[in-house]
Order: sequence, then structure tokens, then C-alpha cells
Amino acid sequence: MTETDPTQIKGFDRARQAASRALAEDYVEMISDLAREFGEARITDIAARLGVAHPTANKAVARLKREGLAVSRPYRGVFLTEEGEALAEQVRARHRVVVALLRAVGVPDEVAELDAEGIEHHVSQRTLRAFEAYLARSETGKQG
Amino acid sequence: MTETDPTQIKGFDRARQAASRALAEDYVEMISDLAREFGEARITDIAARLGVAHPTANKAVARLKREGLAVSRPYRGVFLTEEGEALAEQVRARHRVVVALLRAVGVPDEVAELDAEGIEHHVSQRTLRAFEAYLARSETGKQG
DNA sequence: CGCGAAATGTAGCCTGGGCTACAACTTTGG
DNA sequence: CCAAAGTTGTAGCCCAGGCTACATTTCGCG
Ligand SMILES: [Mn+2]
Ligand SMILES: [Mn+2]
Ligand SMILES: [Mn+2]
Ligand SMILES: [Mn+2]
Repeated sequence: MTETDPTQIKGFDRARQAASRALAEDYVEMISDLAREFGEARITDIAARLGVAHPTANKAVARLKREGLAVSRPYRGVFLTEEGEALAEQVRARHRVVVALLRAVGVPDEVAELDAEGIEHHVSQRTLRAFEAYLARSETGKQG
Repeated sequence: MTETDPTQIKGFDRARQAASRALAEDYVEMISDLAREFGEARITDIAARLGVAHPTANKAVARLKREGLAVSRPYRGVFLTEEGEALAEQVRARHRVVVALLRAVGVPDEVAELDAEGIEHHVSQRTLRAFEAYLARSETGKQG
């Protein structure tokens, strides 16, 4: 082969890393949501909302604990650490911006919500800022 | 828990499915690229461009063959089936549209290319059409 | 031609993220 | 207050997608 484009490799690498962080991001956001609604996040509820079997949620929570994002005692609810809560807040904000951007460029609401769940994890800081700037511009220039 | 929003579950499910298709999509596109450039795709080149070790590429190609997307004989290059080529073409087109959309809303070129590699796999048909429509509109209304 | 280098293949390891089946604990209502 | 129902945990399976180490085959050149 001739040369190997380093940007392309970097793109694949970033996509892989993002994919490996995606699960933790969705769990943390979900735990935070449930904590707001019910005061605590229970394994059954986490599993139900994510659409997985409860042992799957259990394993995932074990990973979060290992990574310092959550804490829990046996047979009790799951709670986020400060670090986990900070991540949740960031993930929640990004989710909203991604949905808003999709809608702003003409994606139907329902579809925007569905696609955003996957897209969000691959949106970098730089891209997120660009989305925010775009949304600010199109809000301002609106004829409503 | 009270009710469980079916749209939310569907979003997570779609994201999981997209993630599981992402690898095949990137490999098929890459094999197609290499076939155009060199007439055939060799394992070493596929691995180098995707930034993985060659046995990883080898296993992935075995999966593509199992799924009817590619064919190859031992120690020879890899070739796409008609189905594989059709997928490659579709994936290539979507990649271009996603990059163009990102740039159109103000994401810097280099960042757009990097983020698109992950985002593309989560862009549904509906969203893709919305992107295309948006790009057509903004092309038309441009002052260039 | 034949030999060393390069490419490809294979074996076997790890982790993540799904699942089912079953065990253990907690909650609850009769 | 205690048994049944519900919830959580554990064991053990599967597959994907990474890796390294090593075996095999093909290629290219002296
Ligand atoms: Mn998500
Ligand atoms: Mn989300
Ligand atoms: Mn990609
Ligand atoms: Mn791509």
C-alpha cells in the first residue's frame, strides 16, 4: 500500500472509543433521571427503561461502581457519585442539544429522539459547541 | 415504577442495533475503497487503514463472508459480493452526507470527518433524507 | 531457483454486553 | 407475622471485537 491517512485511522479509533463509553453514559443518565423521579434508581427500573434483562443492568452497574461512577449496597438502590452525577449532567445536556440540532435541520421530532440516542455518543466537544452556536443563530434569526 | 416510555426503549434498542452493524459497514466501505484503488483489498491494508491488528481484520472479514457480504480464497485478496458492494455504496454516500451536514452547520472540516465516522452508523433513512433536503436548501440559498 | 521477507492464517487469551435459570433476600397483604 | 410475590444477585452460557504469539504460505530478488 502507499500512504495511510492518519486522520482516517484517528476517526475509526475515536468511533471505537466512543462506542465503548456509550453504555456507561446511557446508564449514568438513566440513573440520574430515576433518582430525580423517585429519589433512587432501582435495578429493575433501570433494566426496564433501557430495555434489557435485569442481570444485564446488574453487570453494567457493577462496572459503573468499579469505575467510580456509582455506589450501591446489596439489595438496595443505586446512587451516583459526584463524578457520576457530573457525567450524567453533561450527557443529558448533550442529548438535548443533539435532539435540538436534528430538529432544527428538519428531522421529525420522533425520529430525532430515536437517532439522537446513538448519535450523541459520537459528538465531540468541538462539534457540540458548533451545534450550540448554530442553534443560537437560528433561534435569533427566526421569524416567530 | 409508573409507565415506561416505549419511544425511549426503542431509541436504546436502535442504538444497540446500529452499533452492532457499524463494524461491518466500515469494513465493507474500506474494502470497496481499496478495490477501487488497487483492484483488490488485502488483509494487511484493511488492518492498517482501520488501525487494528491483522488478525482482527481477518476475523472481521470471516464474519463478512459468513454474512454473504464478501468472498475470498486463502492467502488471496478480499472481494465484495453484489450485496456487499451495494452496502458499501450506500455507506459511502451516507458518510459524505453526514460530513457535509456537519460542515454546513459550522463544524470544522477536520472535526467533521472524525466525528462522522461514528455518527454515520446511527443516522436513519429518515434523518439522512432530512440532511439531504437541508443541504439542498442551503446550497440554493447560498451567496456564492 | 531458492531463500528470506512479507503476508496471511490460526490458536488462544481478554473484556464487554447480551441472555436464561436459579438462588437469596425484602416487601407486602391477608 | 409470615408466606407469596417481587426484587436483586449469581452462575454460566454466547458472540463480537480487540490483542499477541506462532505457523504457514506466498512473493520477490539475488
Ligand atoms: Mn444514548
Ligand atoms: Mn441519551
Ligand atoms: Mn464509520
Ligand atoms: Mn465511514
